[in-house]
Amino acid sequence: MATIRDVSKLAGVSVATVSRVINGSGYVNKETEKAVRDAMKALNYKPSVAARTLAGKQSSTVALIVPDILNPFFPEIARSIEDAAQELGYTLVLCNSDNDPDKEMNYFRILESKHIDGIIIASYTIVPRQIMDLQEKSIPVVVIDNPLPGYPILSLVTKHREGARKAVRHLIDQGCRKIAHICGPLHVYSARERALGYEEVCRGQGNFAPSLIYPGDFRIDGGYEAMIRLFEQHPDIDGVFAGNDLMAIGALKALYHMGKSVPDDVKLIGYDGISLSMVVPELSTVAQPMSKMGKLAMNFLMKLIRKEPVELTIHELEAELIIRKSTSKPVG
Amino acid sequence: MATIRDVSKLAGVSVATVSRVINGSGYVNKETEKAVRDAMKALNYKPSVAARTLAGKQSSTVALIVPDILNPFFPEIARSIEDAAQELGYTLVLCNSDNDPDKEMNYFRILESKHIDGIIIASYTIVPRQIMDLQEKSIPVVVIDNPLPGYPILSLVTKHREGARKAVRHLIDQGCRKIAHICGPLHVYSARERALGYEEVCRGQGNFAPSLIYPGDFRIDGGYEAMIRLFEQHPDIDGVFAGNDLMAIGALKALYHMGKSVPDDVKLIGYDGISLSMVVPELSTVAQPMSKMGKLAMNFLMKLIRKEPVELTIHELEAELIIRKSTSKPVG
DNA sequence: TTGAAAGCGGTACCAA
DNA sequence: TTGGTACCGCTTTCAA
Repeated sequence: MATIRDVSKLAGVSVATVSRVINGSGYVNKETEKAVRDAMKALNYKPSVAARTLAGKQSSTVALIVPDILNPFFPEIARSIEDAAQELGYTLVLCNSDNDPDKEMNYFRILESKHIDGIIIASYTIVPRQIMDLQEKSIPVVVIDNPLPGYPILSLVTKHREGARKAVRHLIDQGCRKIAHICGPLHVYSARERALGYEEVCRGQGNFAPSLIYPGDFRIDGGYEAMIRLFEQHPDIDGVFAGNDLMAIGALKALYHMGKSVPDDVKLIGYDGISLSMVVPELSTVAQPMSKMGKLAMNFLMKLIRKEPVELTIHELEAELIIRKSTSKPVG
Repeated sequence: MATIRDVSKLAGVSVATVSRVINGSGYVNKETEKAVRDAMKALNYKPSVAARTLAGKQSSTVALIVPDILNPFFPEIARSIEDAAQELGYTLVLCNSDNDPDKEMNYFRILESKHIDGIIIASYTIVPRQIMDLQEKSIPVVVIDNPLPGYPILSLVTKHREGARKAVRHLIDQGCRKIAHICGPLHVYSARERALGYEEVCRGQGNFAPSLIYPGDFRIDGGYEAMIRLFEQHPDIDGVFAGNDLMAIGALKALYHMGKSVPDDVKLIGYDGISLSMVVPELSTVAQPMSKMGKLAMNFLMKLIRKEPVELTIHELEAELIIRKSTSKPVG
């Protein structure tokens, strides 16, 4: 592979000059520049990232740490981040942490030794201290879906509480009188917020009871189980707000097996916007703006990397109610 | 950050010695080694990957190029590759090519300048020349799901034809007499093979007709459309083999809307094994061993990187028939 | 068994 | 506007 020295020789200039034209730094004569560019082209020259990283420049690489790319929530984010990164000349390293703090720490070590320019992390388990450690080593970090209020940390979060309210109000608008909620693990911020949103709207209603909230695990089976249990206690439920789409799908299966018709007997809405309209009836949901979030995350990270001024705080995004078949009004 | 020189000073030895203990190369006195290790620990020393890459070692980074991580086929592969990479001390760069040859070429350039140690690529569009160019620059490559027979290229492929045969034979076993196939884009190897497998089994049957094969696009909507069209022509279809799970889901929705019951009126089977048992009835399918494939891909790549002997040919994996509700026999 | 020193391919400061 | 050159942190001969 051609090196900067090869280019400098061919162009009849010094390596310093070549470096200047590569980086667009300092003064370079038009003609000299042309000569250099020609030489680069002729030699099919590509600067060695390792060398420039070592010489103090950055690695043009950022990392995305997610709990598990298998969770259908994350590929969309990964994709949009990668697109944005690509456009900015960056490369994306993918890490799966399984929400395991040890694995996370391990990644931090590796990423640091690789001179990663910045990290985008989605984690329920991360604590402010870890983020700030990174920042003190001047590794910029953007946190996704886990706000850390009171710390100088940049995070991106969907307005879950408001999204949940939208979902429940929509059910009410569709005529539901007794609405249950299958919540996610309450030690997870997003699950908690959604449950709170549900409560805020329902607590006023006559039919509200704490036992209308049943814990799921954010997975299909948990949704199934929860739905069965809820109906045992409250056979007259006519609306269900599931804490995420996977649980909604589980609930849908349970309803199907119990012989309940959706949306006629029970209206059902999920959360996340990942359902790909796979199921019948198609699931209403509250969609998180995932691709916007990915793009934004990358843009914020870029600003941090470039040391442009950014507010190190929680940035909130709107969730969008998406109405499909599973909550439509009875035809009559 | 501590450097190798810091360590050498603290341990009272030369950098060469430190380097030897890091790499386990050359002779080092037991006690010296201990002193060095203590110093490394004391300083929390992490070797700079950029420096060692520059100095001729490798970057401990491999890349995965997929058409689109949003396609539910790929996260599973990505995950298993990342796991394997992680275990081997490697880091994974994720690239989305959209099957666009320009993007692919662009990635190749970038990855080369980053001294990536190897590439795993899933692409319908890749041609042998491109792979061999990389190999000639001594960048090892493993190709997934696209065999390139006759070239010195290592590829990993599921036995699609056989898998398709399994699917169709299963339908026949379940009593189907008129079986349709919704095929994928036939310029894609896997789609072609599956269609061939279908034909091989069905051609002998009395009811076979070329018009029982209808082209889809590997996506939900295409499956829906195809199912509708097929029934227009052949109202007596009682079995459907969809070329992938997404199209099967589309077909399922179409059947639902046409008032056909699955599996009573029509039995339906997909291909890939990605359906997550989301739908009702749960979809039978032919599962590709994706996580095995990812793991294997990484292991092969490792061997190539280490210049261990490996046969540069097509390696085939078995597909597994998974029987669920959508093809079960009528209860009577 | 250990150390000195020459790179690896860039960047950036200082002079010219 | 350009060139010379001292690093960046590590690996790897070659000698000692």
